[in-house]
Amino acid sequence: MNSNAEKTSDDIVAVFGFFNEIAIIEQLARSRMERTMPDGMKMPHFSVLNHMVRLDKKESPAELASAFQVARPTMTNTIQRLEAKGYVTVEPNPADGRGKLVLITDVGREARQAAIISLAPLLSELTESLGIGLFTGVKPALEEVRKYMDENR
Amino acid sequence: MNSNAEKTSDDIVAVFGFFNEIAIIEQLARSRMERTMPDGMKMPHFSVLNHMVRLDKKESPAELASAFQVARPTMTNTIQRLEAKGYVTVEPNPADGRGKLVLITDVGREARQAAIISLAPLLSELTESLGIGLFTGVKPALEEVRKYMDENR
DNA sequence: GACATATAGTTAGAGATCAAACTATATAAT
DNA sequence: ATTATATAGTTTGATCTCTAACTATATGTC
Repeated sequence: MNSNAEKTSDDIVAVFGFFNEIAIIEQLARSRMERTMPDGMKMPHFSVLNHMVRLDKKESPAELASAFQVARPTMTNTIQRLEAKGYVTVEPNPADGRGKLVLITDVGREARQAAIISLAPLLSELTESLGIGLFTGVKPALEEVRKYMDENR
Repeated sequence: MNSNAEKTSDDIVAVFGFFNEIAIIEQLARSRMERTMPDGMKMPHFSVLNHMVRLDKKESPAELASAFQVARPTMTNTIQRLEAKGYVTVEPNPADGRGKLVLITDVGREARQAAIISLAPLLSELTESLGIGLFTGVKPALEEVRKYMDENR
């Protein structure tokens, strides 16, 4: 009679379980990686350095905040800490008196490279123990969920 | 010649991409759910209430910290906030002078139920838009990764 | 051109999280 | 029994994160 209601309820439990699993993995992975990387490098810092190396251009704090889906003050904090370590430089945007432009330094590139090297053993161990297929296999599904949630925020 | 080295490097990139996707989904899901739940309920609070309803017994702060893989002071903080809202009671452990026991209250059960009800539309929408198979399909792989990282912490 | 609105970035205040250090009690070793 | 070690929980101090409020500059409207 209420099989539809039961089905919906089961689905909700399943989806919630999915997000729960996601949250636990995120916590374990981040904590492990942050313990591994040298010089107290944190994931947000590493992510931003990584992003700037890949794009290799000056970006505004607003663009960076948008790229990482974090609030503006969060990115202000991240940039200030990166700047304090000499990993980035911040200069005024000549085309917009309100804006700034952030640029990675050579020291920042070195710190990023050192972090990557430090993470390699950990990540290699994971693929060797669990098989790379486990990770590549779920990637499309994760991307689909991420894209949907990103668009329907 | 160095195809092994290249393969390893590719694997590392793939695994890192996997964790990156995980981190973004976690952030989007948590932020969305916390905006949805009433009375400023946060995920850690909801998770603990949920856990206590399912197990339905008194547990020590240490057991709860271990169950959620968080540091002890983190659980101290969570319990104190739940207690301040009247969602749990904390009493000394009669069998161990150092210990305490945490128990959910009726008010806590109601708050948990209200949170579940508030989340239902969001989670239903996800299954209807993306299909339940997307979530159930990746669950085993996620569990395997989680278990491995949990055991090799 | 003057005024209203929007945007860039920061500051202030809050909560979650962690590691390290601390107190109190329990257990083990001798 | 005394002493050493281990465990339960909290406090302290730090970082990351957010929302709300603020300053400064840009843009759009009249």
